[in-house]
Amino acid sequence: MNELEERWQSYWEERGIYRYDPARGRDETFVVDTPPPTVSGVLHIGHCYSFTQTDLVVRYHRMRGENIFYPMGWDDNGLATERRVQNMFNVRCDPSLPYEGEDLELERGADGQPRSLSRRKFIELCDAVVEEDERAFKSLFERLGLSCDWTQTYTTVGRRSRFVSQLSFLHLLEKGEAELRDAPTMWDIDFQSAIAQAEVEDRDKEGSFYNIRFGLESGGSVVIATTRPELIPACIALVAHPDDERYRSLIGTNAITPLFEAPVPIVADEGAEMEKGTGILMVCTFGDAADVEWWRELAVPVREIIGRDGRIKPVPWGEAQWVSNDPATAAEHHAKLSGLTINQAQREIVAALEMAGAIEGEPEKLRRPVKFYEKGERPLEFVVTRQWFVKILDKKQVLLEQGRKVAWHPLVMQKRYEDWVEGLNQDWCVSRQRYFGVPIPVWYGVGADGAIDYTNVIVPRKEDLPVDPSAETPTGFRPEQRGEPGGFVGDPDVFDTWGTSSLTPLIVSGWPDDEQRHRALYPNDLRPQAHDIIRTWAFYTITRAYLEDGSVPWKHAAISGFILDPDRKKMSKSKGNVVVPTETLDQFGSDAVRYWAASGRLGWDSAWDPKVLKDGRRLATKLLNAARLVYGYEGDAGEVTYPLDRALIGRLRATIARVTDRWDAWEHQNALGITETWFWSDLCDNYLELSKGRAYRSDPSAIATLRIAMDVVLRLFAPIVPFITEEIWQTTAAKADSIHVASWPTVGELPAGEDEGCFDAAVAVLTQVRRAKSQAKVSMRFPVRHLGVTGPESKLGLLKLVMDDVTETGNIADYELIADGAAETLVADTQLAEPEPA
RNA sequence: GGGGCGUUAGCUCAGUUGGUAGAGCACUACCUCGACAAGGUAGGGGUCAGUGGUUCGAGUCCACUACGCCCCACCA
Repeated sequence: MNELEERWQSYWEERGIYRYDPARGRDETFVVDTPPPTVSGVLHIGHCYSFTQTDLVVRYHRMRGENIFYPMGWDDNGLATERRVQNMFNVRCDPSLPYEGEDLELERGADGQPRSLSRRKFIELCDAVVEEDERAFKSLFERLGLSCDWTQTYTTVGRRSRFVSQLSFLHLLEKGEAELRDAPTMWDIDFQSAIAQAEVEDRDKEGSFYNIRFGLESGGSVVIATTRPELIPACIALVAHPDDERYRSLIGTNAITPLFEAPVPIVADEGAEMEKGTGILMVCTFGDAADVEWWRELAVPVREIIGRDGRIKPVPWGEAQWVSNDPATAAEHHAKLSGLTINQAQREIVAALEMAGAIEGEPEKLRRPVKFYEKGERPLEFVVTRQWFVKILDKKQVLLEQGRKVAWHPLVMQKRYEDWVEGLNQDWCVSRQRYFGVPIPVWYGVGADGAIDYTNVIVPRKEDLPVDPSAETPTGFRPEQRGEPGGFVGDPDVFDTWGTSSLTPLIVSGWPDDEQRHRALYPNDLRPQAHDIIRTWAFYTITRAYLEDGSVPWKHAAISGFILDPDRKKMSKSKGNVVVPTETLDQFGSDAVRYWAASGRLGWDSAWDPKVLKDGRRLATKLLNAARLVYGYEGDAGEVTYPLDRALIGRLRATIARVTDRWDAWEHQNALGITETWFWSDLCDNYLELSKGRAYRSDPSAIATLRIAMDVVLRLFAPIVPFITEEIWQTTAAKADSIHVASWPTVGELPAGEDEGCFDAAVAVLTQVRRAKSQAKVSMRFPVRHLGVTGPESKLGLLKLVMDDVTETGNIADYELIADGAAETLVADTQLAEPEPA
């Protein structure tokens, strides 16, 4: 961090420039639901991009006089932290172990077998790592000049978040919106946790399409096509389309699975596509979501063979639902599969099927999309587990309506939200089989027989929240009753990380106890976030707000884009194309990085291009130099009377109006563009040059105009380049207070003045004089002996008003204005002084 | 398969309600002049993806096509 940045950063912090003022009313307060970054330790240039875009808006609103509530949160809750701790210390969590005590010190980078730790110790490590990461993030964000109120910082695993998360869940439970279900759920076999629809992504995977012959009870056989032959023991039915002539006669009869000799019904369903495969398919428990649907419709017992670890489970063929015409053979085949991974089992069963002659022809290779947990490495499986669900499927319509009450910027992002809501096909599974997170705050009764009674959900008293049911005892029980008949057990799971972060507006608002603060902060004004988490963070936040009290959580949602590498590929650590922000900040400075972020359109992905950073640095330098000139002139400001000065004020008026309009339209990139063009072209290239003569002579009109223009342009740039504008404002311009609490420029604060055309006339002539000098390869100060300007009477009249400035700037000795009724533009004939260069 | 977005100068992109194509970078030439060489001045460079339509007039509105990207669905 350079000296200037450091100096102003600590100045802002010491003066509390960005502090929220709880005494001011809701109507003048602008509340930001800041995205809590995942504190995974990887700082990304994309963080700089999106957080700066939010800060631009915040700074604009602050200068408009609003009371800003702009907190920072750290998303330390969840898998990313667990993974980091596991890798950093080479440890694993084993919740069955007792706490090792505070004294146990662990080394980083330990080798060998991972060491198992108690849940409490593991969480202590998570806390420590997270604290370190949060310091790194805070230092980056301060350096970027984010105008957060750091006294309002929260974490998603902190006590306050756990309280809000658990309380809100208890409300859902009371309303019947949360349910415990023992049902097939998407399951990641590596993380060994349930996964929600929003965390699933498709990836193309190579596979083989096998044609497998099933026997028929009525005699003969039928061939089905499948990519998952290992699920044959889990087959519960075959399905064909009711109109399919080939199979119509088989409907209602039983098929016999190969190897396992299990009778399965052949049923008709319009969901079966005649053209696909052989037109008849097997339903297993469970190959995919369609299997789950069919299994529900058929209402037959589950034959589940895949365990939570993704290996084939042993099952009792011949007993209960494991019906087989030849249980001994089935058990024999199953024994060979037991304990194998899915891939191993597939190879094994294909070999067995080939031996049995049940495979028709060669397997066909194909690529097809397979569902993965977005952070996972192996395909998801559907496994029957007991999970907590929040009912959302029955609320699609109202959630669409709630989404329409939010103003999305850019508007197309509303469509993204609606597409997601319309496509929902599962309720929200909120329980996760993880450790570092907010515990699900319930216990279950244990029956007299020692079995857990999941219908007997024991909830904590609200005044006891937050609770950890695996360590605390519910009211009315004694600790030694844990796990005993007639006693209780704690729910071992934690909430989906979104289950907590969907409540960020309530976490910061003091809900529900601090009613005054809550009313002052909720609903929020702005939710800034990236487009990839519309289906999670935005969706779940809208959902939770609706379920809690029917509210809409924010007025506006500003959706930022991603930073892609120069080849337009997503940056990722594994590809090694991540740009480290601290290096960029060192090289170009904070203002340049912010300039770059401001030049990107809201919602649009942008390729990483360091050239724009150079532009930003150039702007900062130019501002400083222009300010030195303007504030360096001696003399007092007077009335703005000179025509060129009045014209500049007129042009500034128009600029303020246009720039303000663009900020209000959430188009910071256009606000920047208009400001920049005006500053660079009107002010620096033309006015600063044209006004020099008068300004050096301390002409009161010129001095006034220059200072007014500079005061305005600095404030117009202040949200984008806060460091250099503050430096100039307080040092060069010697203003008393921070520019960031100065008022946003308005047309009304300017003196009278309008641009009737003399500015353009002066620039038109000056440009032609410059061109003549450039073509003659002489310096811009080279004297002009005589200038003849031909043009229409009206334009000559305007030009005449400012001709003193033009002759002085162009170093023109003598001039003549020649009226030509036929002409439309001003044409200058520049005669350079002797000796003319060769 | 459904939906969304994009295609403008070598590169990155502006082009608000339809009215003579813009900026920065890069390139060329010149200029150290009393803010600025992390600079200044001037200049070259585009049949606005294609086709058709509406209009006096289309980069801008409409339809279709091509290519690229994104989301969702399918996923036997």
